[in-house]
Amino acid sequence: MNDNKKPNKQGRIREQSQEKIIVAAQEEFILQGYKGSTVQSIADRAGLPKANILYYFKNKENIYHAVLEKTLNMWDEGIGDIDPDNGPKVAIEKFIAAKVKMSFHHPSASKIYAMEIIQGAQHLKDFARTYLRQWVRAKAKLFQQWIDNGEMKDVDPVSLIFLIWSSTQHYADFETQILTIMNRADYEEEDVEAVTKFLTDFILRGCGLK
Amino acid sequence: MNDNKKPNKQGRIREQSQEKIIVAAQEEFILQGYKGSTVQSIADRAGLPKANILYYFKNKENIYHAVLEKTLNMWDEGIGDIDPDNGPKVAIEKFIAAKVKMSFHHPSASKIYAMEIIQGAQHLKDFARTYLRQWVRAKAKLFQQWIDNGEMKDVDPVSLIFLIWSSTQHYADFETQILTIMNRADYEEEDVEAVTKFLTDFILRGCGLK
DNA sequence: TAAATAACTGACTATTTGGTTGGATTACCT
DNA sequence: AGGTAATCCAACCAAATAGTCAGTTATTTA
Repeated sequence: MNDNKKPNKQGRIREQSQEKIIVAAQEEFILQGYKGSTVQSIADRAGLPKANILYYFKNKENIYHAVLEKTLNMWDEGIGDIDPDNGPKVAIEKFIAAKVKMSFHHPSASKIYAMEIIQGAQHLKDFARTYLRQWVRAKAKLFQQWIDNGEMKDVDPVSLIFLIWSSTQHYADFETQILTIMNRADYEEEDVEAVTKFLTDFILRGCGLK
Repeated sequence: MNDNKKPNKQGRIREQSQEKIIVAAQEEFILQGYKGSTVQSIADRAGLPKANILYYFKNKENIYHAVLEKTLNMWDEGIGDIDPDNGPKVAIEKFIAAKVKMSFHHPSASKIYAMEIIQGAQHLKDFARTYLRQWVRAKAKLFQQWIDNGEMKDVDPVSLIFLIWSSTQHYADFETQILTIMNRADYEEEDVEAVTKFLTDFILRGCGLK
């Protein structure tokens, strides 16, 4: 994700190994689930001996926590806070574009997150209860102001947020299904544009902004 | 799910037990994943001794297959085939209503399905490649005809289908997150109506049908 | 009611797996 | 170069778990 320009001192190897492990673990957790991923399988995928994995992460659960943390960081970097300054049209356009980009470029993050939520958000209860709830309320308020000002149609802001989330994340979480249905091996860059355009047009129209 | 009016003969107990086991297993698989669900935990949830579970299902994988099969049956019962006779507006209305109803009334089915797909559809590859792909193509064709006839706006039919799927299923798969954000304990019947209304209005508008 | 069949269950086993340990090896600094 | 701390790793162990089995109880049928 980042670089390799860290001071050539202690800790460099540590960071590299941890990163390798997290990436391997993420893939493994998606494919096999938490319990189904063995420390050995993560080690194999990372190209390290098992004991080495446990040397960098005290135990399996810590690996999972590290994966989750990385996922959440990516989440709120990539989500690109809704921009309140240029009216609802620009805000929605930017938001959709950011989320679609995330879904196509980092589907793994979205998948890990989705699995957590489906399984009852056992590790993310606090995140949802505090951070997420506040986020949604703040953004809903923003939309409501635009509605009250007559700048967009009167739609329920919270439902709108859910719709944007779901329709964009779908391309990450259900990647396999979508590719199978379209009889394709991989997404291509033009898919990102096409989907962004479709969703932007469609949703803006739904909001009475087009 | 169904009844207890089966002939009072051999096989009745078998059916009841199997049903109990499948329901328990479904819940367990959602919460703990396949590998994380132990036969013992399924047994406890079903209120039966472990050996009894293995008596009705040869092994754990068979239990999972039974759960998946039940899920798929529910899927194509509940999806309510798109009705081609009354134009796009009615078709979309009915389709959305059916899917929202499914999501709120049978979230477990949707969750099991979602987990399978996220994990790479390892048991559903064939289903997607044959059944699902044909379904989407047939429905897309239908929408395209309506578009060609000028009965609805020119939007990409496949993208539209994905949007309807994702926005409706979201309420099942992300149940936990939605409830947490809205600070609620459970869905209520009026939520079904509200969501149906929101999505129907919004999507019809997106299709230029309102 | 008696035989036959289905349902049930506790106890056991082979295997898998998370985690430990202790010592070898390598990287880093002065 | 030499010393020190970080890294690496094979072998090991205890706990957990899927599946078996042999024997018991309940139900159906003739």
